Amino acid sequence: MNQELNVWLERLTSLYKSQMRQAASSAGLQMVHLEVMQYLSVCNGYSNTAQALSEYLGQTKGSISQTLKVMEQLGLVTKSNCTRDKRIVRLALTKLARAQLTAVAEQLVVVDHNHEQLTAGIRNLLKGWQQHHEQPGFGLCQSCRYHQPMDEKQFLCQLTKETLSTTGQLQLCREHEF
Amino acid sequence: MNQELNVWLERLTSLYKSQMRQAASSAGLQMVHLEVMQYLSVCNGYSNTAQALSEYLGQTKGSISQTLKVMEQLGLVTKSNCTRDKRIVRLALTKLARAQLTAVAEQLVVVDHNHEQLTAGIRNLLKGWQQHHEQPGFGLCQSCRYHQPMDEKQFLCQLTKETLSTTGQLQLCREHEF
DNA sequence: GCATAAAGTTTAGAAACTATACTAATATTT
DNA sequence: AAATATTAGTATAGTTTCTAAACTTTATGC
Repeated sequence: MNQELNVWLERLTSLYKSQMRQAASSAGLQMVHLEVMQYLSVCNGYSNTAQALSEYLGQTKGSISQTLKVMEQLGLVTKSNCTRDKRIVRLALTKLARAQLTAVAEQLVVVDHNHEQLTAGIRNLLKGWQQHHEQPGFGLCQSCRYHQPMDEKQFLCQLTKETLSTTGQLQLCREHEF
Repeated sequence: MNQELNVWLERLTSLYKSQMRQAASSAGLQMVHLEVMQYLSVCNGYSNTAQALSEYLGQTKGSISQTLKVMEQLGLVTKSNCTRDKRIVRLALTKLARAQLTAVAEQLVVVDHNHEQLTAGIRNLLKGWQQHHEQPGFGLCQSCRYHQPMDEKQFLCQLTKETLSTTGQLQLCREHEF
């Protein structure tokens, strides 16, 4: 990897982590709780599970399971059994969690006048990265190989054969493939 | 902050963290050890201390102190007392640590054909971020307000009033200010 | 000189992470 | 149709890290 890029990536992640840690502690939360909440706030209906969280955060299932147990007790997350597949437990954020999250997001404000270029750059970096490491999904429907447009309001997911609303396009999907 | 940018930043940091965790465990190390090593490999002579590490990683001094104690026992880090200021303990990586680090870096290879633009974008983002949060330094001499060029091989640091070699310009400085 | 700040260490307790073993439901193979 | 393998999730024990608070030592400011 380009060496300077590596340094800045390192600094970016450190700073992000550091800010998150601060935000978490000022809200009386743990880092992981914030990470889980942030993920659940941007993932789609296929991806709101403990297993997906485990893959996204790179931690073991057991660890995630424990974290979720605590978060449920804190009133941040609710669990509900999936009727189609009885192994699966679907996760959802409570109102409290969403409120906490927006409070934290306000602390993370960054002034940057060149959003679009940077966003495109990072998206591209991630694409190469995930392909190189054969990492599972976590992208947006728009860029997915299974995405088939229908009209302005709907599109077809060729993987699940389901018709989805375009409003869900801005959510991360676990099954995403470039 | 731009919402999509936020999502990608989140994903980028998660993926980076996840990869680091994997790399660390495959080398028989802890995450923190890797983070410390990576920092020490890119920081300059003003910034190789426990305090700087604490600020960079956003952890308490005590935690860093403990981590360094372990790393010294593992033969990854050496400590030496600073003669000018007897409170300060200067840190250095051992050959072993550098070898481990390059082994890990090889695992982190990313294919990206647009380095320069992305690098510039991230640098800019960090600039805005650090200024907004009044975070301490951690930038390169080139972009520092205290940087005063002399000739091709040397420059003056107006903060410390020292003449420095340009070869150190690619190292992170704790005192950096835009 | 005296108070204050800065760099580090130490300790105790809380929290998270890993590894392993386990249950239950679904897919796949034979 | 039955056996096997895979996937989702939980539970437990042990290790490690992290924080917070109290403390030393050295340097700086008034």
